[in-house]
Amino acid sequence: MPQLDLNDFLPYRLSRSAALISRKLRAIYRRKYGLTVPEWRCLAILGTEDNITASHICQRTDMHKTKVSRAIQKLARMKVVMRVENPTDRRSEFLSLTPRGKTLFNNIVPEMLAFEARLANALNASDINHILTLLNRLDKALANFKDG
Amino acid sequence: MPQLDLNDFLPYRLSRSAALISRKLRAIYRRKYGLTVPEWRCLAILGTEDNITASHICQRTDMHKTKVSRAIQKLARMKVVMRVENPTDRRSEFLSLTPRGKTLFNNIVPEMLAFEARLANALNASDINHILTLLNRLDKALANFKDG
DNA sequence: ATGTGATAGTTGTTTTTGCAACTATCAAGC
DNA sequence: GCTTGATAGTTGCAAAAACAACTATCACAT
Repeated sequence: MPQLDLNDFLPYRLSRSAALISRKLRAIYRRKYGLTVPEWRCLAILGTEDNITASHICQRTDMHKTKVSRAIQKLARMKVVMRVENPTDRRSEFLSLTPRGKTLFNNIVPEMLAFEARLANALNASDINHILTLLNRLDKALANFKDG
Repeated sequence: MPQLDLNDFLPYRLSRSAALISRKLRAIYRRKYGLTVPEWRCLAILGTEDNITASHICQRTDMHKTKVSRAIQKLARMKVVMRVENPTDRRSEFLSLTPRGKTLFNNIVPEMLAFEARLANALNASDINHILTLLNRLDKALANFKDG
């Protein structure tokens, strides 16, 4: 008889931990800045990489293009993101943060880093890097799986 | 100037990997058995623990009670889960799998284990256990965080 | 130039989710 | 017994997600 213990089942444990940590964090950018997760992610990418396309954000964040599309729409309405025509491919636009967007980004980042610092404090110092390394390996392994 | 690289930011990486692995798996129990993630989780718990309450499933899976409630409702409609009155507390019911539910469970488990085996194969043998250990530590650390 | 297939992004629709409010029951003190 | 506060589970509603279908543009072969 095959055995399955959900607590030792990686997909479950991973999504459980991810949901847990995400719940804690979400409160920060949601209540204080009115951002959803996809919006914060776009902001985070645009805060470090400038003049990129929406599809580039998709690649970097692994979010579906509809999610990114609507996130950017809202950020644009908030005057946080600006779009500039891409002359070499008029299907896409180059995205970047407005000054207001940069301010927003610079306000949020320290809070995120503070959270991470608390986390690093609560764990063994090297655990976080360790998890990141293993997640990297996991992602690479999964990339080779044929899609369901 | 504070720096934030999303790729080294644990909450992001965690949810990215979780989404990735979950997408791969979901296809199995969704397309073949018509189950959602919460439904599969309830099934998985009930496959190993019998005569438990919904709130017990909440504790074990960290899912919100509304999620569990609706999942159990559907599983009951599918004649996969049966409810038995709890004489000592009539607010709750004892849940267990029907024979049909047990069959379903026994069909899905090998597929989940096969998936895990492929994963174990793609990674270093001990990586999975390693991740599980670290996630445990992470969950414990997060449990002490005040909610946002 | 033109047709074909791919790609960038958007929109519409249906499912899920999350949250708050609700019912019913319980437990404990008075 | 009756109040009060907590707990188990459900429901309604609004926000968010998934999925498919769509427009517009591009790249490239004919």
